[in-house]
Amino acid sequence: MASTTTTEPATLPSGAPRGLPGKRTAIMRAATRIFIAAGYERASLDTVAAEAGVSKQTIYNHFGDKERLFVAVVDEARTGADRDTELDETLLVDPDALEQDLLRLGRQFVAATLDPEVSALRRLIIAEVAHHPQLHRSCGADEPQSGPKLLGWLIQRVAVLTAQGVLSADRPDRAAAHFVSQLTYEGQQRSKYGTLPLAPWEIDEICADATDLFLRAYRVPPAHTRAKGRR
Amino acid sequence: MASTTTTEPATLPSGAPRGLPGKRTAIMRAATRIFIAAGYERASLDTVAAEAGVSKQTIYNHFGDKERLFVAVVDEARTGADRDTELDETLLVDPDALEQDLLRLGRQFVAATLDPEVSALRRLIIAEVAHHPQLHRSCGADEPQSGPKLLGWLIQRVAVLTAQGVLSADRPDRAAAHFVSQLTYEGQQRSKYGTLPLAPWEIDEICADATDLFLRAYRVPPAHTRAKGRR
Amino acid sequence: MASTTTTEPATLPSGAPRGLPGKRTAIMRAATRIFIAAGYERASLDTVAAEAGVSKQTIYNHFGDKERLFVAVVDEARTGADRDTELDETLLVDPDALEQDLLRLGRQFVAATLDPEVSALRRLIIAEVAHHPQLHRSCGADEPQSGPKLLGWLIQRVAVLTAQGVLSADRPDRAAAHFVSQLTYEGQQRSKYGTLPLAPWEIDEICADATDLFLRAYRVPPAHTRAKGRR
Amino acid sequence: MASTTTTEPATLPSGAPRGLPGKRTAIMRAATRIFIAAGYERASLDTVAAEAGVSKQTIYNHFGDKERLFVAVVDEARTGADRDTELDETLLVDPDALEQDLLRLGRQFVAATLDPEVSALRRLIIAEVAHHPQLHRSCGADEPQSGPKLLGWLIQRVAVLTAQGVLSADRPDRAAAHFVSQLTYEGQQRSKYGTLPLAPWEIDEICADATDLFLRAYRVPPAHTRAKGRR
DNA sequence: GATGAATGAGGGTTCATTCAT
DNA sequence: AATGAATGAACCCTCATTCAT
Repeated sequence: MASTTTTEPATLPSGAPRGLPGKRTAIMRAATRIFIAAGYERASLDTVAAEAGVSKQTIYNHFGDKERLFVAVVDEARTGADRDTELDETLLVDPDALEQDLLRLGRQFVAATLDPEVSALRRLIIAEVAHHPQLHRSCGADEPQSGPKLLGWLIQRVAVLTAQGVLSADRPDRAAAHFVSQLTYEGQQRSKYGTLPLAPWEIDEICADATDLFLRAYRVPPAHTRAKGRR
Repeated sequence: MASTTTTEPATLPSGAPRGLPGKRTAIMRAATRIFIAAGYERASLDTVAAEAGVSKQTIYNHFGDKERLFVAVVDEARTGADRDTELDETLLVDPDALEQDLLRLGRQFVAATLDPEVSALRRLIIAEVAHHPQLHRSCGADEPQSGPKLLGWLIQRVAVLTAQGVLSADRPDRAAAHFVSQLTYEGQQRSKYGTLPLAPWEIDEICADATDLFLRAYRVPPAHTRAKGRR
Repeated sequence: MASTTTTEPATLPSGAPRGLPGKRTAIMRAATRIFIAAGYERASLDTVAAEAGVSKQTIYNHFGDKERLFVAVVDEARTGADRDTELDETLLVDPDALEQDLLRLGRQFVAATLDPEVSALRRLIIAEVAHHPQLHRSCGADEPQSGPKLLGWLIQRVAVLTAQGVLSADRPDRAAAHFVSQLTYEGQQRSKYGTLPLAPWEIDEICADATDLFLRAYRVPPAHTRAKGRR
Repeated sequence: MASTTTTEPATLPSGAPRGLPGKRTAIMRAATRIFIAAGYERASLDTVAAEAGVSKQTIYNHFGDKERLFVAVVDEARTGADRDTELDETLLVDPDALEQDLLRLGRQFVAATLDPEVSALRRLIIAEVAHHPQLHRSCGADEPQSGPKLLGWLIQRVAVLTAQGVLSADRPDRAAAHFVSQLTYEGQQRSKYGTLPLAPWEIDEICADATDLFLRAYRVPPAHTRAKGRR
């Protein structure tokens, strides 16, 4: 990643695996930007080559054809996004701050999920999944930002809170999914799949709504009934 | 609509649709099929013209250009879908069949929403909304199948059941939306936005899950059994 | 010409020759404007029809095809231009004002010849004469503005001045042509065939140059001052 | 230039023009011929490609678009024409052969200027100058055949003859231009801008006329009146 | 005579892909 | 491995022209 746009990597470390790895990275970067901006069909490999500063044939040497380049781009974006997902480990640890923490978690999640680039990538995948079967693995539950990392952490927190008697989620995975899906769905619908920016108050509304649903469904009623729990 | 695809209207009955309307309808049908099958960019107006049995220029006479034809197709599909949505008025009337009715309603809804054509149309809209601003009105909350008609009816039922003391939805619109969004989201994710068929058991699982969430959040616990909890 | 753009010539005088002569005129006007602005090939009959406020087929009914419409336009423009040429009969009558009158005549002529519309028409004819043989009669010596009317008058004046002993043009037709051709040629070259406007000083220069040439060649030197030369 | 149109450069000598230059030249040649024959709009790049023996896209790789190809063709034709202009240095050196030399020079000049290809190119430039501003530099005084080369030489000869007392051109540039413009104008008008061939007697007439005008205006009266001169 | 709808041909331009170096 | 040049197919769109009313 250091010298991705270098046109003349004259003296690269002899340990480099093959050829010019910088070129490959440059192509990936350019392709990602252009596929996201234009869509699969509208994206032109001429443009990608120009933006990457390489010859068009170099793209073919590295990736074979447009479709494989596209799949590579999507795969990398997906794994990269999950890798880059940052967890706020301070949330959902204090039972008394449950509602506030859910709201804050929701806001972080919605913001990440509506990031223009992330949204564009999601639309791109949805657009092309029917035409490129290899995209199936990148489409759906494991998609960026709601990826295994964050979801896994959330499931675990729900389980802990349930064990603590604060929540009553007999199936923490489903409870966590309910929260996330409510946030995601509303965010996508309201922002037209990320093409319209949402005002802060709209994001707050979405989060409040999802939190309300989640707490209605899973919070152990406080005060005198706590001891009995729902189950 | 009777004989729209007639290629040879040589001796047509005087009552038959002639000239304009017939051709226009034929073009819309062909365009719908091809846009849905191929996507916006991959769809060729030559193909549309051939399939509609008209000259390419006729398409331009009627719609101006490819983009406007596309928007017309999407608009028609959207309004048509909502118009054709059938309501099962027998559901959600009997408080004792609440769970069963939610499951049945869910199954109908998921089936409608995962219909291949409906799904393809949804993917198409998501794919192109960023490139054709006119699609914004067809994208999102009012989309086919979760259109105003069904959702409005559901909201009203939730309100009635709340008034009857069966549910406790102080905001029936949100409660209804929660049910629908859970069904939709899970259906989309699991079927990869409608590109993978779901087995009946998967649909059942989705419906059971959404129903469980809804009832957890909104069912008024039977008074004397509160202490025992559900299930 | 009164009501050429009338779309509804409801009550036209019963003496009108055929049909709707207003339509024909409207078509001619629109076609003239568009052919001149765009050139023959770039001009579209759709545009002409729209601008004339008639159906495209009406153009075909009146003129047969694009080429005949074009020829009609050019013919009309040519004869119209010659008809509209205005002569300044006060010029070239006073032998003592010979130089001044030539300058003034030149300025009038150059201005007329460089009129944007006239220039565009000339370019149009030159452009198309090789492709439409019927244009030969509109191309060349008889072209607008240097048309028979003005040239004939000039020839006659030169003859009279020669008879008066002021000029020595044994062939008045050639002498007149020399003056006109010098003005025309320089005007065309400098203005790039009428596509660049000429500054007044440039026009003056052209006229002074042509007048100088003409007088050098044709003025009878005042008898007793011959030895001194001009100027 | 030897083997520019070679379609199969399979085993060409190592010194032969390969790849780029050959194709480019072939395209230019074909384009020149077709633009001249058909005009800008009527010329089809398909035809050019076919005639040049290259793919259509190759034209785009080399020239970008039709307009730039056109401008390149015109530029090349213009510079090429001036480069190829041949001067007859034996003319206008002998004061006693002045009239004969002017007639001969005129004939050469008129013949060159009415060459079908040169004329067609001129019409093409005039036709398109309003639509392609880049043509301005190729339109007008510097146009082919009356280009700087010949005109410069003529001016110099007129200056020399004036110094010799044979002519009285205080402004040799203007005197030369007068001769040339008279020839050009008459040639263009009579031949309908080169679309009608002129009979030899017509060319002679034009030359005699221009020579007569030039000598009337600029010859120092011979014999006993020479000393007095016009100036 | 006038219209609106329809046609078939064709044009410029762009694309993904390959060949020769 | 990398390049520049070249390809052939396709696409959107426009045009002059005709048919049916």
